[in-house]
Amino acid sequence: MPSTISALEAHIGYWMRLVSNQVSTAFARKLEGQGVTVAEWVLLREMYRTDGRTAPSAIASLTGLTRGAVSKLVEKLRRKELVIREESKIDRRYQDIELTDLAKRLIPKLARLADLNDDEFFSVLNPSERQILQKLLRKIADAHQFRNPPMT
Amino acid sequence: MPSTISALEAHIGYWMRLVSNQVSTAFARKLEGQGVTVAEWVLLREMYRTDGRTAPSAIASLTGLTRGAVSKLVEKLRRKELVIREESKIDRRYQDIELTDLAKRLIPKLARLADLNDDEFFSVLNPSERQILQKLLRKIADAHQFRNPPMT
DNA sequence: TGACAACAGTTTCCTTGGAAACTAAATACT
DNA sequence: AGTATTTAGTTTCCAAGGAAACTGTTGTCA
Repeated sequence: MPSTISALEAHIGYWMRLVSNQVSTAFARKLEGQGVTVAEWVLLREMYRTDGRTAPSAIASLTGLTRGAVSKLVEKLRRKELVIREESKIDRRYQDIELTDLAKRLIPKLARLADLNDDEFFSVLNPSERQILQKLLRKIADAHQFRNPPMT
Repeated sequence: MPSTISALEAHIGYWMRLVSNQVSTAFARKLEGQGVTVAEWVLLREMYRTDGRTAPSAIASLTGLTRGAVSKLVEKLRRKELVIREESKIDRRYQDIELTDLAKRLIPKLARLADLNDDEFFSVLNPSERQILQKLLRKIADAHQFRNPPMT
């Protein structure tokens, strides 16, 4: 019976997903308190990083989300007054999405929650273990050429 | 100004989700070839492990899915002729979900795909690295008392 | 210039799974 | 025994995001 199939717990992928999901859902809960979803945070952070105007299509390729998903997320952020949309003057197919001042004040707070969340879960490892873990994960990501995080 | 928020790549959680998502979606693609989704596989595997009849509520608590989700998944498996439902004789609130012979033949194949998938991603690490990685992940899971994988 | 290809963003449709209301059955309590 | 509570499973509603069709704009090339 179960001897013919290997135990679930033998798979590294199992442990990875277990931990990853818990970390993500805990973070989602923290963001919820600020009225923001994880996907929205990803957009905000990416826009903050590129520092200013960003086209939705650029966000899509940076995050791995589809253009359709980005379109909906931008609309939600707009309704929350975290971004403004502007049609590009140069090429009217494009939009410039710009962070509002509200967003610029909010993002550092959210970033602190991200730091806090990471700490909360990984501080059970000592610094050298943390470093090893990160190094191993990066090695896997590099070897397989993972580019952008599929957000789902 | 991005100096005020820490780099995304500094978070272990980021790398974890990146790797975890890729592993999961690659696995989903492999299962797709067999006409099964990841969630369905999780149910099948759990039922195989408990070897025989399993009540939906038991599956729910083993997998971390809600009873509603399990109800829908069981119905899909039934339509694929992988399980049969029977009302329990003892307590008519319960159901006995039983694997069909078709399922019993399929599950080892799916298990091989799971092995294959794990190998595909983690074979870039040497055996001792793999062991370390797994140990670190388990340490985190233990420390936080993760029980069942939230499946989403 | 005029037709057509390429591209950005939007919208529609579909699937997934959680939350919570709902049904039916069993149990507890008086 | 009879009502209230608990429990198993189902159903409905909702949000999220991918796929793909659709609109509008720009670029290409004959």
